[in-house]
Amino acid sequence: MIQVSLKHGLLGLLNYGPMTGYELDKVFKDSLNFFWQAQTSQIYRELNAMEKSGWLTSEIEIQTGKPNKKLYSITDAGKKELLIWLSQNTPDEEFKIRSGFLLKLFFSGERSVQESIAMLKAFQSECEKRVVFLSQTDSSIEQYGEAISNDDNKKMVYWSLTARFGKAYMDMCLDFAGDAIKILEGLS
Amino acid sequence: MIQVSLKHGLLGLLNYGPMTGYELDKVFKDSLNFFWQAQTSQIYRELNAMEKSGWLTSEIEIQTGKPNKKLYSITDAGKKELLIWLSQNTPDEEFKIRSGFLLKLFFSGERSVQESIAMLKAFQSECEKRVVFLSQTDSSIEQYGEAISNDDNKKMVYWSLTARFGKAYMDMCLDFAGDAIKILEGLS
DNA sequence: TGGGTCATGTAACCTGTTACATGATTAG
DNA sequence: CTAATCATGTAACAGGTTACATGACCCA
Repeated sequence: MIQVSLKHGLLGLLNYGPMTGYELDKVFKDSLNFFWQAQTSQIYRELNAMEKSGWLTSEIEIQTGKPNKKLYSITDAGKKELLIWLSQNTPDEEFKIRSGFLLKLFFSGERSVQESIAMLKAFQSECEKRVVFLSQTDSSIEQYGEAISNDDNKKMVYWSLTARFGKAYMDMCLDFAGDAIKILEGLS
Repeated sequence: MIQVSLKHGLLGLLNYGPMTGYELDKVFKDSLNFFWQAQTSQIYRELNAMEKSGWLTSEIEIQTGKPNKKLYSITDAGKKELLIWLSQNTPDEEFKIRSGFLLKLFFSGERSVQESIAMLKAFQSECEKRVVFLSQTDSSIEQYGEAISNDDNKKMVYWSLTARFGKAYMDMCLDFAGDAIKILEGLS
């Protein structure tokens, strides 16, 4: 059973073109970070592992004045792996939430109502921050879309869809937090 | 920096009363599974670690005909830890999505539109399954709430809130999937 | 007699997190 | 002169997943 993971995210990005670990880190954090997170160190480690698996090749680009670059390119085996991963529908596995926030909410009977309300308000403002971030992402997708050729518009549809999901999720969270705060304020 | 984790979920459940690993596993899967998942083996491992940390004590209950039970109880140190964890508001950390589904959607430009639609339909039916499951959970919360004393109604509010979140999330996902399918069908 | 429930786990592995390390260039 | 950016990682640890193991009882 193939586990879903960071590797396939990196594979997907490298499928767009060769990149260094450093660039991948930034692109990852700019585009996929909403639904998948990765530490810089983890990216470098996974790239090593993927090269060993034959999914990638690398070449060193010598620079003067700056550290040398290690440019990774996807191989045919890597492309194959990407497509296999894409074709695997495992809805049960790929549909998981892990939320410390909800875990705390569940056990909030153990503390004061005011503390719970405070947590919900912090959650709200975090959501609002993310709405701002997502709208930035969305406009950068559109800018990118205008700059590139027809063929890549196909990709753009899916990028927009993930952005749409993000927006819908944030709206839902904000509604939820608002309702929950009202309910809790009614208690005290 | 204390990491959010399974330990605190187990601590929260044991705060309601002593339980065995086996019982915890079931209660966990019945109540917290929507927003936190745990393997049986992981639960046993964490219980060991928590006992070593002094958060729990255990006593063996000898049974005839069945394997012996190991009954865990939360200690004062464990209760203290639970409250510390609850009081820590770290909205940035505790608000993460990791979704293989969205990761695949993002890279779906690499495959046919039909395959993407198929994935979205699988996602829809998975959502519908979970709606059924959540409504069962919700009614079992209410039954439990009617059976217990006034004081515990405080807990029930929070249990209902997490169930409400689940419902809202599922509705949002179903709406999203419906919209996305329409958009993709418009392409081909 | 075969599958489900009760009840415990171990071992190995994979993935994610945190802390640390280096060193040059450039912009304010 | 100081902070950010460019660019690479390693080591240690924490947490999650998979596969395997045991054995009795109960119900169809």
